[in-house]
Amino acid sequence: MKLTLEDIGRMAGVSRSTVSRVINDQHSVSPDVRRRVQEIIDRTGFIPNIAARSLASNRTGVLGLVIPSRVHSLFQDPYFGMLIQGISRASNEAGTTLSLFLFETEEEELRLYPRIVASGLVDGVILTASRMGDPLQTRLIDGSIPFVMVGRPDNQDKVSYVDPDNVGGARQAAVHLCNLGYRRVGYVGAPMSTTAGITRLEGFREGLADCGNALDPELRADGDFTEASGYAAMQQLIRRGPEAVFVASDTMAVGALRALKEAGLRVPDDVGVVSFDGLPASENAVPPLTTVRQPIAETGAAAVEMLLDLLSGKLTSPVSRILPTELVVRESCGATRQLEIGGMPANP
Amino acid sequence: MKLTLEDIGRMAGVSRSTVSRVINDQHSVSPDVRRRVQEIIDRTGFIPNIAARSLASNRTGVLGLVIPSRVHSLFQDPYFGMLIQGISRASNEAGTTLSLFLFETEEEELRLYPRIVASGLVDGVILTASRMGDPLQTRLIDGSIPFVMVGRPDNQDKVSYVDPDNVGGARQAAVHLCNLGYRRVGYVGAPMSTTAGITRLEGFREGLADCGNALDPELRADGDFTEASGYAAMQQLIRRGPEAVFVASDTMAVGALRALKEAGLRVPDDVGVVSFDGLPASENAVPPLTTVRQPIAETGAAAVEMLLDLLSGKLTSPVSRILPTELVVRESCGATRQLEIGGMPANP
DNA sequence: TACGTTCCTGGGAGCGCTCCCGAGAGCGCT
DNA sequence: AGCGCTCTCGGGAGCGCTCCCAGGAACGTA
Repeated sequence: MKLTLEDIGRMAGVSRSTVSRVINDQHSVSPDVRRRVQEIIDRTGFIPNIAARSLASNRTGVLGLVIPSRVHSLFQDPYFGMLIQGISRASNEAGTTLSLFLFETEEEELRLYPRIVASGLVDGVILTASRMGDPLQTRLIDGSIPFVMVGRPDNQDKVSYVDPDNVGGARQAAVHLCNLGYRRVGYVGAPMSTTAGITRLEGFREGLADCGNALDPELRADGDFTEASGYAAMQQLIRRGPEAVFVASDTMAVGALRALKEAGLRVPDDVGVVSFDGLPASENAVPPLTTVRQPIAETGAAAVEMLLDLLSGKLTSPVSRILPTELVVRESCGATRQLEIGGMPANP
Repeated sequence: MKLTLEDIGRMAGVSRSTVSRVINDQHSVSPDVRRRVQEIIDRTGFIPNIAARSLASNRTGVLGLVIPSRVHSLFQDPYFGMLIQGISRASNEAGTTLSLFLFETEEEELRLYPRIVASGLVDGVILTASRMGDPLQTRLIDGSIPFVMVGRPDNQDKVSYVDPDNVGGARQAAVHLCNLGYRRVGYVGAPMSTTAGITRLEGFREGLADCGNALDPELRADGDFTEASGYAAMQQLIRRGPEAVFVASDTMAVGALRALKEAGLRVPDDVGVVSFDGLPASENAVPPLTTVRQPIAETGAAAVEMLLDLLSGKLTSPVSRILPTELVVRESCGATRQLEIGGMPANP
């Protein structure tokens, strides 16, 4: 038996308008009426019908999360799970609900996109960046629906977005390796079709430049975020004899470690390794990985906040928010070993 | 500028009722009228307003996916990502949209639950099993909303569910180890608060019994699905000197391998290992893991199908569907090595 | 020709809410 | 006492759709 505003009103001896005011927490309701109505609502467990509310008010209270991941393997990386968790938590706290749109092909993207925006299913959309030039991005810009991106958009001054400090983090990793004395530093990258791939390479280059070093093109190989691709890329680099490598994701770094071990090279004694992400896997790797930790769940939560600000009109022009990263020093870079040596009396 | 049925009708020279019939693919519309209307719909890209539709028809076209994961770490396991992907794909194909409800505490569960069922947000719910005795489960049974479970429910004859063949798979793993000649076979389990934990232990025990063997309580330690817990559990078992172990998840098995290596034990020469899940990580482990592959994405898709059948009234009484698992033999169990040895002339 | 039957179409009613306007009560001021 | 203001509350209108009923056209049959 479904209750309506009218029912509650009848039970409380007021009109549906007054009940609506109580539920939506509006002023101009006398304290005792409010109390009386609230009590009935609590007692009956009444929840207003969402469809009717959105039809009348043109708002749904639903946020859409769009992940245009054509790369199926992305989901093998815990990254998306953690991102979703952060977004979900923030959405729960805000009292909104989350709709998930996972696309696997561009055809699917374009086919389902109108349903999302035109049907009034969602108030706004969070789009995770997948690759450059995603048609969804331009459609959303042109469309009427508010949206924010996780990851750097193609067109930065038209879109609000939140992103970890990929450039700064990668730069810090590079400088760290330089400071440890490594000269021939290699790079296992993320796909250049993704903004993470571009920005991490950029930061890495800057870091090397800071130290008067530069990336030898021979010492670079890109993967696709999977363990297997990190393994393959590292195998390629090993032939060129790097002293250290920066790997653009933890998952790939685990693969890189496997390749190094297989080649009989010790980490960090023969080759130093620093990676990016700060996933639990980095801690459990052998040896534990020095990594640039990015705040994944916080990134998701920040995106939700930004979208809500956009919806409430608090935000008018596009903004961006870059979340800081943090270098977590463990064993794979050799820093801890060097410290130990440094702490002992130098041999003549 | 939002279009309505009325607008489309005016443009096509028909009434909104006829347009509605065309959109909902009902009979009793003459072919040429249908064509004329359809053409205008295509040209304008008209999408009917979902809120109005659900208000009038009492259906939303939205499926709810509820993951009552109080264990945050669950999301570090690729399992949920792959499950979500399977569910999302099936939902997209069916033309429904997916709403995601991730709960982190029981308080949150109970607070948000009424919103899901009473507000008319979703037509039905897919609930992933987390632990036994989840209050959500009994509420959903009592509630009016159709739902199916992924994983075995507490009350099997009241709830429709889909589950991999945990019992059969674990049993097969046990028999496999027995057949390879291992006698002292240990067990690294999943939490007994989860149905996976219970059923995999059950199957494992059955398998040992099939071979006239039994699980020594000393050779059992449970983890919580994380790599770290597998590592810790294995460390515990190592002191008891098992000849082989069955680990109830790939992620834990990776941790177990780490513990074995750290203890100077070779796999499979000193200790044989078989695990469960068939995640990509099992293939990339060193050595590659022999594992019981469960069809994760298919499980999700099957849940969607089942829910849709429930919604359409095709299903009246609770049903269950058990999806087959498959033993994938790699190196960690020693089977490949034994084959090699078996292929050579036996030494006197 | 008259009548029944089937097929197609239009429009009223209503889903449960929000928004807005206007009425009434209560108050302080002149 | 009279006026204007604020505060509180009720009810009409309408959001865009589906459902249902009724009416007209077209056809076949007696």
